[in-house]
Amino acid sequence: MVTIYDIAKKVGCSSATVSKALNNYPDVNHKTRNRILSFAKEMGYSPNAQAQALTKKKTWNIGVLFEVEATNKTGLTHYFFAQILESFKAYTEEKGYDLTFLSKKAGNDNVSFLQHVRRRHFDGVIIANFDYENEEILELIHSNVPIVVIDYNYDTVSSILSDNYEGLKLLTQYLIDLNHRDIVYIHGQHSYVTDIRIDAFVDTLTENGIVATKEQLLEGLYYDKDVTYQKTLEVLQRANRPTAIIFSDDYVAAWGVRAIGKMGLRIPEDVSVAGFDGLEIAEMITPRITTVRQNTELIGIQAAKRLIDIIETKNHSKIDVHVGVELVKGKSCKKHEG
Amino acid sequence: MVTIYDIAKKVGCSSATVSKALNNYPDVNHKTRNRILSFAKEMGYSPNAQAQALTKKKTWNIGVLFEVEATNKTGLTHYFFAQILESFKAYTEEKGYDLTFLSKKAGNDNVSFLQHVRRRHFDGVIIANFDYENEEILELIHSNVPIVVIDYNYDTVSSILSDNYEGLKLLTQYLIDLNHRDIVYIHGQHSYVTDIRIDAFVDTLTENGIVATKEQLLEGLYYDKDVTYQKTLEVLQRANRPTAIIFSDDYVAAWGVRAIGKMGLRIPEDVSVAGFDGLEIAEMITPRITTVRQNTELIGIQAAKRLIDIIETKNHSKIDVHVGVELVKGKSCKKHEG
DNA sequence: AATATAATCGAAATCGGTTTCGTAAACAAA
DNA sequence: TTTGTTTACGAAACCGATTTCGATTATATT
Repeated sequence: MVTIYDIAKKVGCSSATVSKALNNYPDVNHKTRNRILSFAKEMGYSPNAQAQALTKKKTWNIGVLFEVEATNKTGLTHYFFAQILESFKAYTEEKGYDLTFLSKKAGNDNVSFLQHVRRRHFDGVIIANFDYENEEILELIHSNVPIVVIDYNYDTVSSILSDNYEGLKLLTQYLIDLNHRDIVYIHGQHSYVTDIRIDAFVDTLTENGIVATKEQLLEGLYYDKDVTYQKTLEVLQRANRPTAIIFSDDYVAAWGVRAIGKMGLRIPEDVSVAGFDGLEIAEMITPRITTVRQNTELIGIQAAKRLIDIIETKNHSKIDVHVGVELVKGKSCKKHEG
Repeated sequence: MVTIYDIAKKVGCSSATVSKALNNYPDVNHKTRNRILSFAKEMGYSPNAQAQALTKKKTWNIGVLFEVEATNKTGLTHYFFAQILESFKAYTEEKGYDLTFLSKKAGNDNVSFLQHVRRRHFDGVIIANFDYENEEILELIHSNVPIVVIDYNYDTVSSILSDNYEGLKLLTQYLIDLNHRDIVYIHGQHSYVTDIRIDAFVDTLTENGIVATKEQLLEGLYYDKDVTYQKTLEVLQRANRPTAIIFSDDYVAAWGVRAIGKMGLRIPEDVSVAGFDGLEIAEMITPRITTVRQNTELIGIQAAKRLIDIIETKNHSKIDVHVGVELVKGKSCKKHEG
């Protein structure tokens, strides 16, 4: 590996001058600079990121915490979060930052997430899709590390969220407009986002003069096909079967569709179905599932922008970004004739 | 940030002794070691990864090159490769390595992939899902960086591959056993893997006394629904429509299913359909698509093992790992009555 | 010609560790 | 007591950069 000392020797100057030439300092003569630059190129010089990080206090490295404990879909194979990360990655890379996954091992020893951040000196951290009340996450949240969170809301940390209230309101109103009264919402496990969605669901029913009952809310698990399958069967076997089901997300909705089919019921003739997220899967299965599209690209970009802003301005103040959602009508909902 | 110098001052010894204590050197007194360790803990010491990387010549960091140019499914949202990366990640993290995406930007300047590796001093690099003949990739391949490649085969680099020949042979034979003769294979763009699959397809036909014609092979694009949609329509509109279609992968197969439905044809009554990869999507759509499952988990693990082995033994010799595949029968293929 | 100013450059400290090698003290063997 | 071994520790060099500050030289000003 060629260093600035190697270049200095070739050029016949000091390493300080080489460094200055490479960093566009004004106090380097034109000729000297050119000699240095051409030698650097010729010798295949690459600055050592570790050495640079040691002096400048910047690693150009962002830590990524994309995991899941509660569901069977982990970080990268989680369709929704993978899209967000993809978009986040594109933006941060364009700005020169590298993305590194945060883990609980560093070399030979076990570390907490915060310790991992301290070791690697990440400039910032993006958190998504996590067990948000996990102790180690809270430790990170309460540290002085620049952080942006997706899909959750902490007191002091900037977050990026879809307008979940609007999303579930759109969906519910759509079904009500299709004359559905008996709508069941198999929602995901309780969380900041889930509770907002439930509120929107209940509020919208109420606004339309429908009294929401306990039976209309069923707790499932995001991205867990087995639990959803069970809950779906449970709902379908009720004496008074609902005319419409809203699933926690498109992934489980797709499996719900199968459960409904197994029961010999047709979609949307016998029961209307809706999902959430706007995954491609919703389009791929038959019938196409009506859903609420979350703008994953924008979420990723906004998260990246906010994080880089915190990093570069050192202004940690909490700024929340809300990203708009969109109702995507498939073929899974039909006017209820009652 | 607390350093070994801070600890040394508190303990009343030199930084050298602190370093030794923390690294289990034998020439440190029990008492001293304990004092140092407890102070380190109390003060919340975390070693500086950059400083360590500078002296030891090891970063505990692996570069990840998971991109795609040819298709519309990029790195992380590519269902198949996301699974592999997930498994690769789990294994490498367990071994203490962090994963960082390789990009073409580093801080403020544009760099080649190799330059990026040289800057960050990655211990090794994993390449998958790439435009494998890309010049910058070749530059990396021909460097002295520890590398493992997935789904491709270079002269000098270790690679992990599914047994693609076996896969397409299983699939083709299965269809032939179902009495299909006129099978069309809409394969992906040409590549090392594609060509092996095509060979298996043609060989299997031949072994069964079927003369393969040019019409039976159609070039599509992996994970590209539009191209596949077009190709599928093209095939279905032929005077002598094939009785079975093998798609390049499950993702496009799912869209092929839709195209077939649009034409008013039934699966599997009018035409049998098969995919490749063994994605969950194949299970989710109706009818379930017959496919060949690639063992993504094992591929990821094998890749991780091989790469870490190269890193830790410095033995770069090319070792190829072949991972077995499995025919997964869905509901999309039916005995042809002819 | 004397002085002021600007243009170049490098020595040295620093970032936070690791590791070699020399040495002093403690102990054992003679 | 002398010699020989361990044991325990630290000074200093090093990894590959950045950056301050002082010094030298060249140029401009009077």
